Amino acid sequence: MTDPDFNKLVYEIASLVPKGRVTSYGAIAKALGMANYSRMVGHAMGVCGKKVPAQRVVNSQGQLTGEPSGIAARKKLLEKEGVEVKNDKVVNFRKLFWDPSSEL
DNA sequence: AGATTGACGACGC
DNA sequence: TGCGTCGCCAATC
Repeated sequence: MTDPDFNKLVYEIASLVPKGRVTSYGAIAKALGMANYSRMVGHAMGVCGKKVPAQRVVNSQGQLTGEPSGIAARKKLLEKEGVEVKNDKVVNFRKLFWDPSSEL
């Protein structure tokens, strides 16, 4: 990645998301000032892998995308934190949505 | 080195 | 309000 800071910030945001809350890739990218990097956020997560709490980071649809195995793992974690997940999708995503810009 | 895909988002109809 | 299409940067083939 040409912008290590971006990846680092993504990690910060992901780790900064409150328990029981979720955010979207676009929200993070936008909060970083690079809304066009929406896809890169997901890629950054994949690059970071397990060291990044990507369980709270989902797409604009509130769906857990990525590796099927990873989805199940993150889904369980979200449910454990109090987030209702149905069919690999966050229930009441709109209500549980956490805006990084609001915190930043 | 070039082309394609990808954990997405926003705009258009 | 819902579905479809186009665009973005980076990594991988």
